[in-house]
Amino acid sequence: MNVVKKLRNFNLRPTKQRILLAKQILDGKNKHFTAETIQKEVLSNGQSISLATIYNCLNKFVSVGLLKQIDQQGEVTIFDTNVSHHHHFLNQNTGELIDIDPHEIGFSKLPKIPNGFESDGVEVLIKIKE
Amino acid sequence: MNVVKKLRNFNLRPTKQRILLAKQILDGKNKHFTAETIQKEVLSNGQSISLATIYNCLNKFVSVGLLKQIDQQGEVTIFDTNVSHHHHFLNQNTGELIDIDPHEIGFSKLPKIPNGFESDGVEVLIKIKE
DNA sequence: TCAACAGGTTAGAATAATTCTAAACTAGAT
DNA sequence: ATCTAGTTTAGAATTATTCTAACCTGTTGA
Repeated sequence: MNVVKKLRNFNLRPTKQRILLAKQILDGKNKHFTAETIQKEVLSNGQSISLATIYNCLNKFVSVGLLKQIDQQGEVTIFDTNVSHHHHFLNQNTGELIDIDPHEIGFSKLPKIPNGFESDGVEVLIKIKE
Repeated sequence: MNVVKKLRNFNLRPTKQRILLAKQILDGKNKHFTAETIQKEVLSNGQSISLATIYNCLNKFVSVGLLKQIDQQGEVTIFDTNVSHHHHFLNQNTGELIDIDPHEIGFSKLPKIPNGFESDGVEVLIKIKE
């Protein structure tokens, strides 16, 4: 499907910048990226776009479901006095974290760790809302 | 165990500020907090400490294992073209994320969702290193 | 086809979390 | 008591992101 149609499907006006970004993003190569990396790619293609526009567009894309944003627990660093291995509930209404004892979670299946790597911990985040 | 001893156990010089923070943090009440919330608490107790010191101390505490820092995938927002539900490997050497198909992970046990809440998604992060 | 306008783009300022700098201080060893 | 390496600090610097306000451009309906 062409990019313009895709944008229209999501009720987004297919402006020059959105088309540019959509092409860059939905080419099947980029899976994870940041606003900065996208801008670099665009610039290195000889085209230009402002960072503010990239943020506007990507946030818009996320809000309509064309993109996902990798979960971050807000933009501040959260410290935890519980230094043992454990998991968390994330109260989406307040941003509050609640500990989950590791014994409360069991796995029946886990993926193969990529070649050359070893596991360094599994963290589960269960998002909850009222 | 008193706080001074605890600091010494971790090879940290028990300075006035570290003792102040350790008391505040390790009183069994605070579980999750930020630099700002700790400063507010300290100030409201009539004592004072600079934010820079709080960051210095907390980071030090984390580096010796007295505290944990809740995982964030760096400080930049990462977008993902895969909008379907899935999990991630986090390559700790590079910060790179790799998708995990949700069928690759199965649970044999999950915790009870707190009363009054409903689940809004489970996210698994498997940290890997070379 | 085209005017009008709602919505989109932009440079640069603003904001906010965190780190850096470099000068002053202090715990602990001598 | 003195020295020194490690700490603390105010304020500057940095970095990611959002805001502002002026300008621009798709789209709609005449």
